Formats: sequence, C-alpha cells, structure tokens
Amino acid sequence: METEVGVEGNDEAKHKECGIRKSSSSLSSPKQISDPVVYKLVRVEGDGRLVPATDDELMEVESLLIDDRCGKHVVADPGQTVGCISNEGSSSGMAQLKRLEGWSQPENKKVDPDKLNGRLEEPVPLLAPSLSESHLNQSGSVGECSHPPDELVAGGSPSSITTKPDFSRLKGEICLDNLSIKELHETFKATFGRETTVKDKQWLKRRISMGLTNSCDVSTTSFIIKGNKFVKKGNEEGCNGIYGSFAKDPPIVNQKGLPTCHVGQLDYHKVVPERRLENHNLDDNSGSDDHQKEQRAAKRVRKPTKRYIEELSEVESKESNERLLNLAKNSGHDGLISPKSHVRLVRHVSSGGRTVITRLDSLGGSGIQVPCVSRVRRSRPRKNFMALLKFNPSSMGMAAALVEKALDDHGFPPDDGNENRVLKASSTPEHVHHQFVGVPEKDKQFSVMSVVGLGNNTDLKCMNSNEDSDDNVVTVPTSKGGIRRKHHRAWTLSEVMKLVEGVSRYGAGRWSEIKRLAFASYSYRTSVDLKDKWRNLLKASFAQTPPDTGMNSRKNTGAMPIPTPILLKVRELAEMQAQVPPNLSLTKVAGSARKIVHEKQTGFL
DNA sequence: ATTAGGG
DNA sequence: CCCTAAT
Repeated sequence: METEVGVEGNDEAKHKECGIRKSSSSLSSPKQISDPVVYKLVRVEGDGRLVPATDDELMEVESLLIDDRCGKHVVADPGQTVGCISNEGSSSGMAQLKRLEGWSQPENKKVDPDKLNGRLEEPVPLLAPSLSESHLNQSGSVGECSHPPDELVAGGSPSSITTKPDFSRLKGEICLDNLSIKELHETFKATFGRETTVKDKQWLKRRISMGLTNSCDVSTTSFIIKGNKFVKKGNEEGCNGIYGSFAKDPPIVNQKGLPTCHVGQLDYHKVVPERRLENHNLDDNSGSDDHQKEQRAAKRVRKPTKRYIEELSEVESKESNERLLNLAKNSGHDGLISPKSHVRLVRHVSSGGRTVITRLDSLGGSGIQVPCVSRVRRSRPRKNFMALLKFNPSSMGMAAALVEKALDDHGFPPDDGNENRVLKASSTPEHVHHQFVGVPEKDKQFSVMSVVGLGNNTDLKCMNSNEDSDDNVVTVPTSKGGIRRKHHRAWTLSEVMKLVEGVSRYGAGRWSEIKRLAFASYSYRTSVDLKDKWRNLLKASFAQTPPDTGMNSRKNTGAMPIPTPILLKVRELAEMQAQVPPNLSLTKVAGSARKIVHEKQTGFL
C-alpha cells in the first residue's frame, strides 16, 4: 500500500506530479467503502528528496480512486479502443487510473523503496472515497456509472455502447514511442508549458501521456494532430452518433514529424468527482444527488450582502496579497467548494504584477465572495499548449493544444483561466479550483492552499475564471438604458473548436443546445454569441478558401486567423447542413456531402 | 425562451 | 456584440 511519485527532474520541481501505484487490489471490491485503501503519496523534489504528500495531493489520488470505482465496472474490456460518449465520464477516469497504475511500475526505479519507506512510513490513510454521482451532472444525468445515458447519442447509433477507449495504448505507444528524447522534450514543453531536463524516455512519455490524457476527453470527438495539421479522425464514428462528421477525412500529413496524437476531449466536470473526503465513510452510491448538494450548500456561508462585497473589495485592494497568502496558509482541506460553483467576477484591482480579483462564487444558490489572484501576463500569451488546455471544460483541450502548438503563436487568447499554469498535470479541476478559493466572511475564511506552491513560488492564480455567471457578467450600462458587455471576450481556439464540434453534433441552429452542452462552463457565451461566432466562422471559412486574398503576409493583425483546418471543418459542416452561402454552394458540394446530410438528418428524426 | 438576421 | 422581429 503505497504510492510513489513521479520524479520531477527540472527546476520546477515544485510542480508536483505523481504516478500512483496502488498495491491493494481492493479497488475491485465493491465494498471498499468500508475498506479503505491506504496510500502514501510523496513528492520527489528535483534533487531526489522525498517530500511527504499534502492533503491536496492525497485528495487528488482519491479522486482517481473515485473515478476508478465509478468506472470500473463499466470498463469491461480495456483493450478496446472505441470511444463511447455515453460512458465517457466514468470510463476516462478509469482509463486514467489504469494508466497511472501502469506507469508507476517503472517509476520504482527512480525512487528507492527503502528511502521511501524510511521517510514516509507513517502511512497516510486514505479514507475511502465517496462515490460521486453528481460529477456527471453536466451531461444531464446522474448515476452515469450504472445507467449510461444514451441521450447524448442523439437519435443515434446504438452501436457504440459496448466498448471502451483505451488511450493509454494509443498515446503511449503509437504516439510517443517513436520519438526521440528531443522530440519528447518538445512535446513535453508543449504539453506542460515548461521545459524539462529529464532524459528518461519512459518518464517523458508517461508524463506527456498523462498530461494529454488529463486534457482530453478520450471519448468524444477526436482529432488527429499531425504536426502542423489538425485533422479529423475517424475511428470513433460510431460514437459520434449521427453527427460523426469529424470522422471521415483523410489525415493530413505532418510536416515536422511531431507526434501524431489521437486525442479527444476530456470534460473534467464529468470525470471529476465532486465530493471529497468529508463523508467518506457515510457516503454510499445511492442517495439523491440534489439532496446532497443541498446539504452541502447549507453548510456554506450565507451570501454576503452586496455592500459587504464592495467593502471587502476595497480592503482587498490594500492587503490583497498578504491576505491571500494567509488565506491559503490557514486553509485546510475543509474548503469544500463545489466544482459547480459559478464564479462571478465582481471587481479587480491590480496590485503589483498581480491582479486581485474578487469573485462572487455562487454555490448552490448561496454566494460567497472569493478572492483570488491572477497573474497578469505581461506579454503575449503562452505559446504552449497549456494556454489552451483547460482544466475544466470539455472538449478539445488536447486538440486545441496541439493545434496551437502546431500553429505556433497564432494569437489566440488563452482561455480565460487557461493562462493559469498547469500546476498539476494529474490534478483534477476540482482540486485546482479549491486551491484558490477562499471565503472571507468576517474573519472566517477558508480555502485550500495550493500544495504545489508549498515552498516558494506560491503561484496563486485564478482557476475557473471561465464562469461568469449569467446574470453577473461584467457589463456596462449603455446610454440607452440597456447594458452591454464590457469586454469582448475574444474567442479562444478551444472555444472555437468546441463550437465547431457542437455544431457538428447538434447542428447549426441549436445554439441553446450547444450552449448548454458544450459551453456549460462558459457562461459568458450566450447562445447568441455562439450563433454569431458561427456566422463569422462560416463567413471566414468560405471566404478565405478560394483566393487567399494575397494578404497572407500580414501576420497577427490583432485578430488572428482561425486555423485553416478548423475553417475547413466549418465549411464542411456548413456543406453538410446545407447552410452554405448560395453563391459558393455550387462550387464544391457534390453528391457525397448531400448524402451525408441526408443520413444525418434522417437519423436525427 | 430561442432563433435568425441586420446593424 | 447589440437589437429586434418572428416563432
């Protein structure tokens, strides 16, 4: 019963990661609720020193276990490679753990077992995780483990519900095995946004895989990224239901010999368990989710008055940093914040390189104000992946990331919240979220400190900044009495991709659907926004193709161009859905596309 | 409440 | 993005 940890060999060793090894087989036992597995989690510093795990780390592990439990019985055959939408929530979690298990073996070579034992023999009891049903809420269903929903397979092919994706195989072997150390380093950097000096190929591969895995939904729409090209891929047609439009195009060849990664998207909200340690022994798999939520909400602080919020904000403008640090330090793991919290940005004041943002966190109706710090990027957004890899959201985190990498600096703004550095590759959004949340109510405050920054580098940042609650988006009153959004939220690549995928799934026009399903976490994108964006995309996709307007030399003219592959997909979707501008429609749309349209439409009916 | 389109 | 008309 022990857990070793990945070795971080570079200067950013604080950035902890972990490979997890569980020696107990009790996970397969359904009654493990009362039979907690004991884990030890340590972090290995750059110098090889072992550092005891912190609570958050433990919880992180726990979450994996939860996923495991949730998904275990669903994952009947890990050998299969077919993704299935209806099981994505649980299966991907399972896959993740499985990978972790697998990876941990070689990890032992790096960590002297004796050292480990000597240092951490105080086993840290990991309480039996509570099975969470609510984390699947985003897809509209509860208890997905036992009752895989088919609603996502919209009118569609029942074909796919039998097998599971095993991306470890794909990514671990197919993609990374052939890479040189140098290439792996490149990929690593692209994945995590930082360099690594680790020479161990295995380690690199594992780490990258893990990072990618954590960023992608392994079961929904998938893309193949080959070097500079972003391509649809096709082995999940069945799972994409009638809208498996991403599936048919021939892969485009890559230019740089970068890894060809087969990825999809991972929606953390579906994978991540919502519940934490607190009711471990009492929790069971049953019970009304809503009920539980209510209970939790009840424990929470009451919503501060507006005035309080304002006053507090004033105060924070002064002692912001200090306060935050203290907040973090004082906090334990008692800061239980639902991942579903909606963070509203209320106000922010800059404070020396950092921006203190006061957010109103609405948790199950009650709002709490949450201060957090967001480092202001002084120059352009990070070029690497991570800028686009959201913790949260679903979707094409991976694809987006790869695309971004491939396109190098295309000028897309990072997702709001994406500018956050990846603190834990294997962390779950929930944990990340907690790290930066605090509730300053009078003197009472609680939050969870980022374990990551334990030593120095207390890198506080606002995660989950992507949720400005509907009614509280930063708006500015207009002269005519109406209100207008204050800032144009530049569309992120990943957002665009999500939109594209949404359209491919639900069809253009179903904006509210897409909004609800694909943009659930982006409350600042209204269905109208989606529509507008799609309109723009459409225009762009059909405009840019033919002549290329000669003006190709002008690079980042502020509004970066949407990556061609995406535009291509847009165009294709438009063709399929017969929403092509009349003048151009005759050009290229042959019979094939129409056929597809037919099929899809019938399936839809 | 949602969607389509024009501004 | 906003606004409005139509549904």
